[in-house]
Amino acid sequence: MKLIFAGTPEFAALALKALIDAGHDIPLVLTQPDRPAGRGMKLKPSPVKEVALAAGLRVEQPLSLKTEEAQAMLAEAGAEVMVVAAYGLLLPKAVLEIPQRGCLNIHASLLPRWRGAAPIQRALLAGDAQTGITIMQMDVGLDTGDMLSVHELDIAADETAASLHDRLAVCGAEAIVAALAGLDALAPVKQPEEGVTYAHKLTKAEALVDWTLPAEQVARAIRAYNPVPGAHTLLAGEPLKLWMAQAVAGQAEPGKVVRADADGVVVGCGEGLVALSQLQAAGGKRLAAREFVAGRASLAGTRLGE
RNA sequence: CGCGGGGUGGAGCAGUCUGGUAGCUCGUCGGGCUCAUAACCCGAAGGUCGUAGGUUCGAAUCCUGCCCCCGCAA
Repeated sequence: MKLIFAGTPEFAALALKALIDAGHDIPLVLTQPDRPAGRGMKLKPSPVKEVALAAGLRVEQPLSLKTEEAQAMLAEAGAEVMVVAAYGLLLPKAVLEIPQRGCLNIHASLLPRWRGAAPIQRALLAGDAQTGITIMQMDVGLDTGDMLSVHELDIAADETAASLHDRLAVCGAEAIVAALAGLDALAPVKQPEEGVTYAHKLTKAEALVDWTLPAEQVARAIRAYNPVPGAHTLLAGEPLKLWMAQAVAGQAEPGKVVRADADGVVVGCGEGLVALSQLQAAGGKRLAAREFVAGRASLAGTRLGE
C-alpha cells in the first residue's frame, strides 16, 4: 500500500520499521525537526528519521502542517493512507482528508481511557491492570476517532514505563501492519462515551517523590517515571534519581531510611515502606542497591527529600 | 564554547584543599564455626591511582593538553 508515515520517537520508529519490512510503498516520512539534545546540546535526529534514512526514504521535517506548502507536499505523495504514531504535531482537518483513506493512528492505550500525550505512564501511575494498543481512524479531536482494532496487554507487577513502552511498541508495530493488511474488513467502532480520561504530559515537577503518599503509589510513580522524566528526591541536599522500587510491608516516618543493604534502600512512606532497588546519585551511574549502598556507610537513619 | 560533578584492585567509595610506604564497604578465593546457610570468625589474592606531558629530592595529590562517564538544562 502506498502510505505516508508520520512519527518521531522510538515507539514510532519500530512501527515504521515494521511497515518497511511488510513491503509498503512509503514515498514520504514526516518527523519532528532535529532538536538539540544531550550534553553540549548537539542537534540529534529523531529515531524515526534514522530508520527512514537508513531505508533510503524521503524525510521531511516541517514545523507545522497548517501551511499550504506542507499540505501540497502531502498531496503530491499520492498516498492511500497516512500512518501517525507519536508524531508531535497536530493534524489539521485539511491534512486528515488528504489521503484517500484518511489517517490511522497507533495509540498506546485502550481508548477512550488515556487519550493524549503520555498514555503509557499514566496507565502505570493509575495502577491499571491492563493497557494496550488501539488502532484508530483519526478525526479532528484529540484521540477521539473510531477504533479499528484493539490489542490488550497485561501490566506486570514490576513494570516500568521503559519496559511497558518496549512491549507496546512491538505490539503497536504488529497491530498497524495487521490493520493495513485487513483494512477493508475492519469495521470502525465509535469510542464509548464512558470512561474517557486524559493522559497529560509528564512534568519534571510531578516526578519529585512525595514520601507522604502510600508506598504502593510511590513505587508505582518511580516505575512510571522511568526513564523520563525520572523520579527523583534529595539525599543530603543532592539530587538522587530513583529507577526501580517495590512496596513492602512495614511502617516508618515518610522519607526515613530504615534499612540499606543489598536487598534495597528501604524508606518510610505515608503508608507502608518502599524498597528502592535501583538508584543513581548526581554525577554517578545508575546502580543496583547492592552497589549503591557499598560506598555509603551511614545511609540507614538518614532522611530522603531534604 | 550552556552550567556542574566524576574517572583510585572485580563493584561502590575515601584519600586530592594542607605532595612523603594506597585505605574502607562489598565481592572473589582459601580456611574455621555450624545440622545448615546468602549468617558469623580468621586469612589471602588483586591497583601502570583515565591518559600524555610538566613542576618537585619525591605526585593519586600541584600545573597543562587529550580521552571517557554522569547530573542539571534543553
